[in-house]
Amino acid sequence: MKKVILVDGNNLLFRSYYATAYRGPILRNSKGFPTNGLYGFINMLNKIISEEKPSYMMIAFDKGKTFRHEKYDGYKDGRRETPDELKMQFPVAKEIAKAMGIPCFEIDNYEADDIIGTFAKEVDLNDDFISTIISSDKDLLQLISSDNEVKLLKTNDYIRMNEKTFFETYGFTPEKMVDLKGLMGDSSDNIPGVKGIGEKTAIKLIAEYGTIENLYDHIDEIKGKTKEKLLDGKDSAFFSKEIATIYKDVPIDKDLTKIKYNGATSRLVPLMKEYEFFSLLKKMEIKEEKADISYEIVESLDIDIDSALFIECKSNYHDNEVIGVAITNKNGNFFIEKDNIKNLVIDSNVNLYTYDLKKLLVLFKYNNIELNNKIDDLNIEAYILNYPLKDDISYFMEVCGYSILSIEELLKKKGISNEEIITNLIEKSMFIYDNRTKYYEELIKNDFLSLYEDIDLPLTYVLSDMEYTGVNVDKDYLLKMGEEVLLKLKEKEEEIYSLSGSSDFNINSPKQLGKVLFEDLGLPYPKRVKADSNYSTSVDILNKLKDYEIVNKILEYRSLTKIHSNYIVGLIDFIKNDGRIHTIFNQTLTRTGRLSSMNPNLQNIPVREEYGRLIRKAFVPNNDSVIISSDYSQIELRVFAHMSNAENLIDAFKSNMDIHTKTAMDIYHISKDEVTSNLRRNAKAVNFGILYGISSFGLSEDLGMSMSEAKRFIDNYLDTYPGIRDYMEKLKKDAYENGFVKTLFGRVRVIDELKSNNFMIRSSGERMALNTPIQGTSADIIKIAMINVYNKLKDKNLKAKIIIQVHDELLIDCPKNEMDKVIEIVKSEMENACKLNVPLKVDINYGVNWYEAK
DNA sequence: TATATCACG
DNA sequence: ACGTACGTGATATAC
Repeated sequence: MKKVILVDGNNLLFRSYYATAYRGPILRNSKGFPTNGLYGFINMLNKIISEEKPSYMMIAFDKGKTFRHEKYDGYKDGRRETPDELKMQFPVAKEIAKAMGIPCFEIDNYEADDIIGTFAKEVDLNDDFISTIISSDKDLLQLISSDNEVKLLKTNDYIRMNEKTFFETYGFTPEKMVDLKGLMGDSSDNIPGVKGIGEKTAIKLIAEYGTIENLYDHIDEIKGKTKEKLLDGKDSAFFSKEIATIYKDVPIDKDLTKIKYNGATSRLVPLMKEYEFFSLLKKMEIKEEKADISYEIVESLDIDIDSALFIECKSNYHDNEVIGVAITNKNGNFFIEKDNIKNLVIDSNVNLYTYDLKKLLVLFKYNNIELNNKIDDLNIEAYILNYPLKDDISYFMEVCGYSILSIEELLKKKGISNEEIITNLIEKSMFIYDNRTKYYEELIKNDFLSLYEDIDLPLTYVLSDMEYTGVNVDKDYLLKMGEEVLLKLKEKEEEIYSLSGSSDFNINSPKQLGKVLFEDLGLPYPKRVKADSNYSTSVDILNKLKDYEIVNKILEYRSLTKIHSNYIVGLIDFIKNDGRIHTIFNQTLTRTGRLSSMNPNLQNIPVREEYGRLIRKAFVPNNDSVIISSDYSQIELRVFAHMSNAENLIDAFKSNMDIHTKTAMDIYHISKDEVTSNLRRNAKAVNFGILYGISSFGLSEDLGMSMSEAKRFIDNYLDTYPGIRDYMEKLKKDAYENGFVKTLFGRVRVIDELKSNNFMIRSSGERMALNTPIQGTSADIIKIAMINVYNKLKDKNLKAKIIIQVHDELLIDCPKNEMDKVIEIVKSEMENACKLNVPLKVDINYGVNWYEAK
């Protein structure tokens, strides 16, 4: 028996297009050609091929108006006009399908349905063949027979419908689908059906009478309203049945033996490249003839000309499992293995180029190699230039039109040879060498040079030192606290099970917990219930139900599990043999210019809740040293005051009072003594709101007031600080015009969301536009401060080390005998990192651990 | 692999 | 009228 796959090409492309189009800006290649539909389309075809392993296959497309509908001009009036951006993708979809080796069919005046119907009929007539029809359109279910099944696509999976499963679902045979449609109609296809007859009644009638013809022959057996409706809609019923019926005699060459699937043709590679589906191409394993890459494995190397260096290691680079270093220069390609990298002799006058300099520097430190060259980092250049970046160099190379595996993917493949690994590294160093000045020139052209040379590049050296140094952690303390947490956890667990009256559910499962709370125990859900969605059991929901004992216990349980899994077990796992934790700061990830920290994340160690805060006692200094914590006071609001140039707000800061108290005094026109904690809280909330791109809804949620109250409150704030309103309007206007926003130091964030047709997405874009200059400028400032602190400590030969950065705070591991000098340096360098219209203020504390440095 | 939750600024 | 605060990372469970 031969199996043939019949694909509804129109359906595939349509659903791929709309799956992403409503979210916002659609995917395009670098020439601006829309490719969002094509992406899903190709993905689906790949999936079909890998799941069905077809030897016969075809794909059908619509062409023009369908013959069977020609009597009915209103057909499809109910549908939206196909957007141009989707229309453009059809010819390409056909071209790609053909290049994938799948025969394509389209015939003037027929729809894809009809072509598939014609082939399905041929399958029925031919004893050697069976078929699987692929579409998400239920219309095609009428083609199900003993030889034809339908794979009905759902959002994330599919249902296979054959004669048996169809009957189980509908209670009648598949060819009666058209009778059903004749009665109930189909709004999406503009099939009218019989007015007043819905799905339920229609299914019942068809199950009983079989066809529309038979139904009207026995119309007298039917009583009441239904009979009236049927008689009124008789013409429409027959007409609807006719237009719902798929035509099965399209004049095409329907010889099944001719639609053999032979696999992808060589035409596919250039096509996929043209539309920039690099990741798909990689998955498709098309044998791509690569030019032979020659390189020399060397045991030592003198580098005395400009070169690209690319180092690679397995897993987390703090494990120092170096694979080797690939080097490319005008003499050729060289590879030096792990044990020999100490034999690299690098002339300090030559320019070096790499991708991810921080990794190179850290790994060289672990191997006792010091570099004093001018080194350019294509990763940082690309980040500043707003290229899309992910993971590592391989993604960026794909963006630039190369097809290459990441080291992770490469090592995952089994039976990979050493030679393949080396070739992979060499390809990367060749890429870096070939493009060594390209992005630097782009930096110059776009006015980013100072950002690169004065901030981000020097910062990489600071970060590499912080990571390499690591932070000393008291493992025994964590272990002891872990035991205590487990005991408390056990207690809470028992209390919760006892209060809930059952113990066969998992408290960590939001789904199970939601059911127990809001169904079994019948707690009132304090929010309108969204249909088809689970109950949320998040803190803001649970906080509204604090009258219930069990809810409090759950909140305590939650915070304890978090502490245990994230901060006890999680942190212990990252303590290396030197007793220290070496995080990785990602410098090229956030959209605003902030750093992020991972493996582990040291920027979200608990502080707000007292018990969680005890985790900070585990972060301890070296012997005879202290932890110094130095944090900017209200840096974002100060930056905002500067950028908006709102005089009253600037004065508020110059008054050197607590800013939220001062704000309360200003907006309520009251004296300091009259500011209650509640009024201060309100002022604080609106201050924060401003930073986030305020909305009356957000503020009302935060302060538990109505939206209109919140709106009045915001207006009042904006009247109190004149200049802010204009600043924000101007900022938004410029953002819409330019498509991006800038920080004070020229860092750019492109905001595509502003181009969205979707209100929600566009509003979100506006908030990003308002927030990014503030968050980004603050991030730039602390980066400058870090560089200056680092250099000053080095110049003065001090042993103190910056070890952690938490957005507005620096942690320093400082020998006790250096404390006075270090505090003076840190405070002064942070406060003078740049000159604003408001003073920058820094608070400094120290102690025997991070907890005490408060 | 995606979602819900929660830790931080 | 839409349904919302900005920026991250890690974990456990559900899919």
